[in-house]
Amino acid sequence: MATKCKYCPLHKSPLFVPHSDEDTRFMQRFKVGELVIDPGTTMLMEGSKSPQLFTALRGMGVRYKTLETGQRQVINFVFPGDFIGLQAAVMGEMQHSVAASSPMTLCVFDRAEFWNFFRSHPERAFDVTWLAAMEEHFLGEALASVGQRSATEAVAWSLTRIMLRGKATGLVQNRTMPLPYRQQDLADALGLSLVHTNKTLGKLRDRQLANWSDGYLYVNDIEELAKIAQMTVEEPMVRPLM
Amino acid sequence: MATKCKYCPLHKSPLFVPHSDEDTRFMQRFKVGELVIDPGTTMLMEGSKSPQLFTALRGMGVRYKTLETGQRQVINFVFPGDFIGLQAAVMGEMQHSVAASSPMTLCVFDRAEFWNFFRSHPERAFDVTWLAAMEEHFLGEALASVGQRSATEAVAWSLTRIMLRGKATGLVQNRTMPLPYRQQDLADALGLSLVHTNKTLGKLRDRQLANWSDGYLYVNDIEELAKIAQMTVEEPMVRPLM
DNA sequence: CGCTTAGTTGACGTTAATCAACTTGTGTGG
DNA sequence: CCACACAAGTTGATTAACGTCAACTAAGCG
Repeated sequence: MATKCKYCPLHKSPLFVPHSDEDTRFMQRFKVGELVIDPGTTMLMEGSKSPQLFTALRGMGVRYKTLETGQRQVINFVFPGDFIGLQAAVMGEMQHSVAASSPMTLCVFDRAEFWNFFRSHPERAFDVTWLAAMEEHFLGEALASVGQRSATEAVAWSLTRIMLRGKATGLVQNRTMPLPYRQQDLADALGLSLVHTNKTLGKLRDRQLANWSDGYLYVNDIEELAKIAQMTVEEPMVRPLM
Repeated sequence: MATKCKYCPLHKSPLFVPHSDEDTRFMQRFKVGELVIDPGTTMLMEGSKSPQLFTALRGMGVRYKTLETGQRQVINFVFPGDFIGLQAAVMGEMQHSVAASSPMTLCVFDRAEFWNFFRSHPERAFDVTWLAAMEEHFLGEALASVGQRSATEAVAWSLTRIMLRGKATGLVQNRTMPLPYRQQDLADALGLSLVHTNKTLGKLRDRQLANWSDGYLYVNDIEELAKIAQMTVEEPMVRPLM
């Protein structure tokens, strides 16, 4: 039984701009169903012209590109509240794939409605653009990480970002949050080898800065970790929810 | 004397979606002036809440972020037709800086009008979102380059992209186009040291694949260069012009 | 019980960073 | 018009970071 937008669990999170009743009704009309998928399932393929858009309701995933050589670049990590499939909606075709890393629940929207959506609700259209600009911002940060930071800095940067997002999404309890990725995913996100990523994680663990094991990430002092990462800790910006 | 949109030189390029007369009139109304700047001038600063949006009319520039350590990450290269300042317009604040690398002419738009723009012309609002999605796509590619490609591949990738964009913009004559950047800019874009970038460019030159010197890039066989870069050559997608 | 996936560790090799010196071209002020 | 400073590009020598290879452990699953 699909969750009604009215009872959407994400609305409770302070990370998202609150919906008016009218907003909620509108999104409800736009929503065509719910998709529940297992870890490892690909929900959108690079090159596909998916007729569907999603919002991640529960669970986590990865966006990634595959190069001709078979190498994989993880573009970013998908968290609850993320909007998925915008590229297919505006550009006609996905430029990356999206797969689940944990069990996921996704709200499904109909792409065919997207244009109506855009015309009839300019403030929501604006929100979509906001999300695209935010994504662009985030990718710029990631690029700076991969390009300019050392392995230790990059890993610390990643874990800090994840922890901040986790906090904002309400996933953190006792400085611990679920993190259902493989080390290979992080390695592919940072352009590092699996082995080097493993050793770097080990060092952070030894230094008591961050412990990611058995699917959980524990960070004792995020300020300390951020210092290693050469970054400043900022609360994630409040964002629109689709 | 500011160029009238009606006589915009970019309209001739097949890279851009043609404007209807109505589009042209509308953009003309939105345009508040023209900015001419020298190389080295910064037109938008990271963190600024610029009241202005731009479209690059002539000349080239760079978008970049500066890390706490002073390191610089070049996000991408700005070409004629690029829309500049979207982040400030939707998110309130620029997340990167933009500077001119050659003399540049920019169309200036008023940010205060942006919201009206969005409400009254949904198809143009859609175009803006399209551009943001395109930018996201491009940044994903760049991330994959920096993360997964070797120095030689990454440099070859960059030069290939630039050449393709140059062709589409009509900047190429005799397999040669102006490229007013410093090697340091390319190094900062690819996360490589200046010295290594220089040596890599030297190797490509020795192998007769690409010769970038004295502000001009010459590529004899772009397919060959693309092969080194482990990429497939595609014509750049036709894009909206703001 | 054997197979597979994820994580871990040590030894070794290679790429790319760093350091340093030098060239070339350009603009500036005496 | 020369001397000088300054920016950009080039090159060789050395070093450090990271990748690759390989072997092994532990957990889950049919």
